[in-house]
Amino acid sequence: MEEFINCLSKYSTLSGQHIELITSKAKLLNLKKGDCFLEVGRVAKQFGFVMEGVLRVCWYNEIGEDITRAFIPEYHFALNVSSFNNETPSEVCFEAIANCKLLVFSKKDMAGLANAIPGWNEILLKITATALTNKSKVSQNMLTQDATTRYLEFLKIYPGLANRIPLSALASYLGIKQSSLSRIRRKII
Amino acid sequence: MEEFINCLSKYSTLSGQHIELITSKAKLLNLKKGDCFLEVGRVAKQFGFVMEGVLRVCWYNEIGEDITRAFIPEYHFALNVSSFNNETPSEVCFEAIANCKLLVFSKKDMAGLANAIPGWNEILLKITATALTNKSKVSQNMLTQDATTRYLEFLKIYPGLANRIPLSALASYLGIKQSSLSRIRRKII
DNA sequence: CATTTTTTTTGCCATATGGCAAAAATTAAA
DNA sequence: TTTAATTTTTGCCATATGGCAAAAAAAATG
Repeated sequence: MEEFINCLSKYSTLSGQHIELITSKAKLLNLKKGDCFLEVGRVAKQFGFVMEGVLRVCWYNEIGEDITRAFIPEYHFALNVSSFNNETPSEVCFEAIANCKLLVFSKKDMAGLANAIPGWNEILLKITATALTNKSKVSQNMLTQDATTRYLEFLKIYPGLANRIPLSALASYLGIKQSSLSRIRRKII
Repeated sequence: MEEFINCLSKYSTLSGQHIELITSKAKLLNLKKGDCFLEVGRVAKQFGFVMEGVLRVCWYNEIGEDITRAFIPEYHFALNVSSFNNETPSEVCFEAIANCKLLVFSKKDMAGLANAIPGWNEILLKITATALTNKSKVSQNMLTQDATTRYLEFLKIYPGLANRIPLSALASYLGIKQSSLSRIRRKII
């Protein structure tokens, strides 16, 4: 819980009272490895925050390949922002790669917080804006740099994560074939 | 102006009164080819919307190459969301590729609209959320598909734009060298 | 343990894109 | 126009990554 409050506090100061309110609304959700937090075609009903485990955001491309678009490890938001806010069906799936514990808030909970906490929506906007800028930057790097550099960067940004996820998922996230990633790893060691 | 209201209306219904208010706040900004709407290191002070011309979002990478991260043609928002909302220095530059006319709103204007129009912040959140999801999707495609496919997709998404921008900017946007893009174009014709 | 099943690594060769530099074409300037 | 400056195309060869399939290793199962 503390970690969640920390993440929010980066964007605005929260009073003790507000923190209590937020805490009181949070529910704990357990996911087993392989479970989905959000399925393709569904509208996201919950705002999530990973306390334990890892999710991956994925989908099937035109030729049926399972592609990982993002990993969500501990202390990161698990949220399809456009599906949650615009109530549109999700094009991606949020799948637990390992057993997970999430803090979750329903839409109603979030509406309640928006009413009770002035500036709550601004916090959400700031978080989303930051995510967008970050995504732009990362995707730029992915496009510009070669696969080895992308892999090394991944190791740096998500220390230890590479050992907890299947090679195939990491390869598709990096935009290369699994066999190429395998060769890159060999080259590096 | 109408086009701007249309863009907003996709996310929420606006009353005639609100539309008038929005219209009354908008200022027109002219940029000459080469001018910057936002410079690297500056905090974004204005929310923009392109009425005429094209901007490109760009930066210099570690080895000094000028890289284009995005193009912003007519009827699109010109905004570094994280810089504007979080008041952080921009890492990118918004440069006019051609003479441009923008609608602009200051931070004060935007705050005024947020006070006067219930749900204004939700609109901004929805726009940002949509942009994030869209960016994720596009960047996924950029990573997964080969350069020829990316180029063809660019032509489809931004009809006519390719003829209005320098080849070098388009190549860096697509993540390839200008010479490669030149060869791809030849192959296609 | 022994046996399946799944995941990862390798080999061999094909293809896409890069690097560099010069030529050609286009655009701007005098 | 003619000349100069800028942008785009090409040639030649190097390197990175892909495709496919088999081997090896690791993990799951009985």
